[in-house]
Amino acid sequence: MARILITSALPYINGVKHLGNLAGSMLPADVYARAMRLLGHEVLYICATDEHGTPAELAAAEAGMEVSAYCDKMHDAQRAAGADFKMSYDYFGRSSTQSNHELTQHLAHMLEKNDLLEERVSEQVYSVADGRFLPDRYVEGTCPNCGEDGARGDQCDACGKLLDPADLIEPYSAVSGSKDVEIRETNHLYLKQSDMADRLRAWIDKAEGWPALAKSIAYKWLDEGLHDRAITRDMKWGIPVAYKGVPRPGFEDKVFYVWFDAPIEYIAATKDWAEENNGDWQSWWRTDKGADDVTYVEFMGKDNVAFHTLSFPTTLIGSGEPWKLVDRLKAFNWVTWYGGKFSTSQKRGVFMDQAIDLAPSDYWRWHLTANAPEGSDAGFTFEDFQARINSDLANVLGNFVNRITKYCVGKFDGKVPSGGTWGEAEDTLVAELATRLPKLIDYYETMEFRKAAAETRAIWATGNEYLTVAAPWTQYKTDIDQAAIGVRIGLNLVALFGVLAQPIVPDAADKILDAMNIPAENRTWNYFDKGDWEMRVKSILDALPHGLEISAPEVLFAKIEDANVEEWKKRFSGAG
RNA sequence: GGUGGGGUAGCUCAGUUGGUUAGAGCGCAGGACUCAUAAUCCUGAGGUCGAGAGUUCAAGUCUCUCUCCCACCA
Repeated sequence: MARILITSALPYINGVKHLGNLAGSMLPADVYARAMRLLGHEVLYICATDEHGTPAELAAAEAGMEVSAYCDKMHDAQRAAGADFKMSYDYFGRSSTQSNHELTQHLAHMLEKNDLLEERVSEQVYSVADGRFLPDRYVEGTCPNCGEDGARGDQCDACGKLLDPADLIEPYSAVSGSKDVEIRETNHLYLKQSDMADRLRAWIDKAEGWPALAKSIAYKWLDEGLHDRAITRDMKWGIPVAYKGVPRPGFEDKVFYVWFDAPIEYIAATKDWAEENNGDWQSWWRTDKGADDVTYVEFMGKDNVAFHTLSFPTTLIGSGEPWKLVDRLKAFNWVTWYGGKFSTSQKRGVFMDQAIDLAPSDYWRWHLTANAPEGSDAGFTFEDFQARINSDLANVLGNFVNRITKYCVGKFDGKVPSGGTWGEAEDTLVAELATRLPKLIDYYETMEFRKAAAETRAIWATGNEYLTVAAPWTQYKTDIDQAAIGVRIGLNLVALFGVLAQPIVPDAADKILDAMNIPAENRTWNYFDKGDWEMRVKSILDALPHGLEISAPEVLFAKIEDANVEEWKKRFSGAG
């Protein structure tokens, strides 16, 4: 048994997340967490809302709310959406909590103590009308390169030219539209990442379990020379630049940069979890307090890789304290929406709260796992969604459960029958499962989610194949006893399929296992150390007590009709 | 512009260290079955593996050039 700490990249607070966000970190982390729990590992799955930064302030202003009230509301909305999708978080925290304030300030203090922080003065655009400094991308104006209006301070979308806000002709605030802007000097704390390059490289050299992409991104940044980064910002909403309640002189109106405090929330959320659940957070995060045997696995979108492989480790290593660092990470690409991008700001695509009204969470979990954006972007269309759900869930799994349980209820009084002689059909089935089950477990352990789903489906299909050969309905006409073995093994397959379905489609799995009257303690993947796979499979196929009463569950997966697809496409016509 | 990923059957994708007739699911065609959500099972037709050149006894799998898509970075 291992101890596995799992974090999902923190969903940003400015709205309920879309399916791409779900598929790119929270869902795979959840599937992985569930699988690892089933294998008997001690798992702690932490997630939280990322609440600081300018976009949160602006979203709150747009909603006509105080930032903190807005964050309260959106945190609750995201918590509810997560619950709807059956996220099995051990804790769903908030980056705005007191614990994160304290830990962020503590780590900044330690960095300073280790001579890794430095105050520097820079020039930034200040909007008099808004009464605030503007981040580069919130300054707009005419592009000095192509003359296009609406170029942002960091880049012109029209010609792609990278800009400095000071270069813009007739700059104005994107927040208010005011042209009353000026360049002002401001001082910030800079993290001297350049001084950390050697230590980071040594750590990355030793890292195993990172995808090639993650390593190459990290090395590239190192090779180009790490830039020192400002870790404070001129704004009000965020974690004050203070230590033990005393503001840093000259930083009274500044806060830490959102990207500095957000990953620290992984730890702070664990502290909050420990506080509320009588747990021990240090045994997960401090290698001097028992965390050295923890495997820490991070899930994120590709855009987050650099922050997780360099920025956050810089903070932790630079503190000089024995913090647990990431062991394995899994990065995802984007789910695209009819060829384009999902967009929170442009409201393009399907959002979690809408999706749950269209179809049960299991449907989304299955499709987004089987079609996970591993390796490259994955396109989402309602047509693909319909095809996959109807085929995999309704036809292969749902129909299998339905056909054999109904037959048992109809012909065998709803009880697991005894009798019958083991034959070739059973041998074939055992051989196939003995090959597929270890592969499935391996795919979960290596976090290959598409393959895990495909293997799960293939295992479900063996049930239908077996029934075709065993054909208890044919046997029944001449030899009821021989029909019994087909039914008995079929029912045991139902139980197995339910057990295996749990990580991806937990609701349906529960319905199946309830119908089979399987007690909770027998729903695990407790397959280890029980002889070779052939022996294990044989015991799995005769696990249900003979005579046990079972029932035929209601239709597990209603099909998605063409009319549904048409209606959804119309409703979400932002498509294309 | 730099870096990385991708371009494999109609569609979505697998293809370890180069090695027998390039695989899966969906879709399609034919057949079987009738317990079942008109579900299932079997069989089959579909690919000069983006283009070109090279290395090799042998390349989807290595090298180079070109091209298209995507992401990240500057």
